[in-house]
Amino acid sequence: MPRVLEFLGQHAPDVACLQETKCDAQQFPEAELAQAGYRSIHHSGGRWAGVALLVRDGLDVSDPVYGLQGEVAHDEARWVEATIDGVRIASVYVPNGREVDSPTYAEKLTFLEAMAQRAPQLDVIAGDMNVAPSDVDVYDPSVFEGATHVTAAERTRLAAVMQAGGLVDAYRVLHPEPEVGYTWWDYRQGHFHRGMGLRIDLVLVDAEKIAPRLRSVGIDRDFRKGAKPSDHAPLLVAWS
DNA sequence: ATGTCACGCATGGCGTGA
Repeated sequence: MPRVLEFLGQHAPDVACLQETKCDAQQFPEAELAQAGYRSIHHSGGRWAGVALLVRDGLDVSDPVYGLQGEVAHDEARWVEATIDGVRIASVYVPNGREVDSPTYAEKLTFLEAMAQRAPQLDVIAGDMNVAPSDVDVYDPSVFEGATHVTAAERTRLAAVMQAGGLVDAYRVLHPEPEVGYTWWDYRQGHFHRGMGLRIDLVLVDAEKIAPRLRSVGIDRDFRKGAKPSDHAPLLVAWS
């Protein structure tokens, strides 16, 4: 929470899409966030996962939906969406998948397929996709041979989400390959300070409604530093 | 080097899920 409040104070976003809130519904710090000027729309699943939309006071919020039609486990709390000032936006935490022969990998592919079914209803899908779209988004592809996050099956399904929804990868609109924009670094082995990251957190935006209005897309690496950082850094997206 | 992190459990370390 100290880092979240620091983030809200520093960047004053209209909307913050959170993943891995890791608390049950009763524990979600609605009051503390309200004190900071943000309304919470959250789907909380207890010890793991959990997603939320934090909306700055004064913006209109309607039609929240908790969970994703077709996902394997609603209780895992990996998807929440709402309409905010006319923009339909989802915060998502795609299952990690662990290993390609594990049940959670199959669950991950199913989740991505369910996202593609839902994508046409969304203007923005933001969150931890747990998929690196391209080898440029991986510090060393040879390390990930045979691993999750980079398989053709995952990348094909992520591309299908964008195709189905008419969405584009906001970071890549303003920062084409081969520019590197990692959003996650393992806590171990000093990966962050050695530049060993992945770009697995994406903001997908409607190609016609939003992409032409993009003003800036960037990653605030400072939030991966300091006291008790997340292992992810926030991706900041602004449009006019 | 699986070298980090946080948490629940019934501790004083181990399993879990990143």
